[in-house]
Amino acid sequence: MESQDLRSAGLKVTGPRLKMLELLENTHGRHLTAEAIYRQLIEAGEEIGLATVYRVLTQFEAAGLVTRHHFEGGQAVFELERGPHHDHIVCIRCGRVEEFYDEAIEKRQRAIAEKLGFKLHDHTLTLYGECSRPGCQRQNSES
Amino acid sequence: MESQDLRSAGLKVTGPRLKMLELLENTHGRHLTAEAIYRQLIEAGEEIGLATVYRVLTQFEAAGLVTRHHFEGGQAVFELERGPHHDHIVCIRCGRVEEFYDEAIEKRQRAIAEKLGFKLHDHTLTLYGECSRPGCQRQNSES
DNA sequence: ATGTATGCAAAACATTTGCACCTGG
DNA sequence: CCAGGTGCAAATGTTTTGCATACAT
Repeated sequence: MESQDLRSAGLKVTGPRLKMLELLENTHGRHLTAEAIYRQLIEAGEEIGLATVYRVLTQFEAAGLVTRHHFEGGQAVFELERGPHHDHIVCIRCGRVEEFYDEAIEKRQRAIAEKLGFKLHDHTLTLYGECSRPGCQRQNSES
Repeated sequence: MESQDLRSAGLKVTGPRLKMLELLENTHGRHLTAEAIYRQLIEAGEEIGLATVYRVLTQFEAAGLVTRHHFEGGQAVFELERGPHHDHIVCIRCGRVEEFYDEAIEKRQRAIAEKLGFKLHDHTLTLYGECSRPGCQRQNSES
């Protein structure tokens, strides 16, 4: 149950937090902006403030529950942390995001960091391209 | 001569543009924020506005003269485009940026994009870690 | 109860834009 | 001369913060 995730993160179990977790959970494979989360909750009849969405997302990030990505464009997108590390490929037309993992790349990264004398903590890899989906068309907002 | 770079980019040769190009050129291996460029030019006695710095950087980017990166943290950093593609490794303590290129990684990226049905346009890869420089200490601003 | 969370409005940032004036070719 | 460039101030878009109230435990 999600309440437990919150508990173990040292966060009180409150309506906004549960609703946000639920939304992120039900938005499989989706990467949402704070604004999108806010709008969807409002449309669903919830009472929540945009500031709270940002605050909670930051807390979730600190707790390792979500990851914040800065793809192109001003807004950050948030993704529920479900399982192992992966990188992203983003369609520059429709904005769709897919995930992938490639051990060969990971290995090369570790080798490169070591060669350059860095203790590797983290990395971001994002590919940008055009996907081949039939319905792929320029679209911006989430409903 | 830098004037020529501007000319062939369809941009008039003006003071601000030349000064900015110079600064970027003399800042070898450096990745500067718009604000940092602005401050350095002001300190150097130049008369320039922050808005102009942003405008010119955008034009430079469109002309392929500079690249804009969104490393962690709010501000974008700009780097003079000198030669071939490369990726970055950033020290999370001192902010130092090093560049690298790895053909194996590039190759895997192309393969991944193809497998997922994307026509690859671009990518960003940034490693974050701690460098082993003697003087590596938390520092934020450029002088 | 009591320390945390929340909503709202205002603040803080980074970046962009409108506009009157200046300048390179 | 004149289209394009510039500085300044104001606008924008996103994220953060202050504060009084509301809620979880």
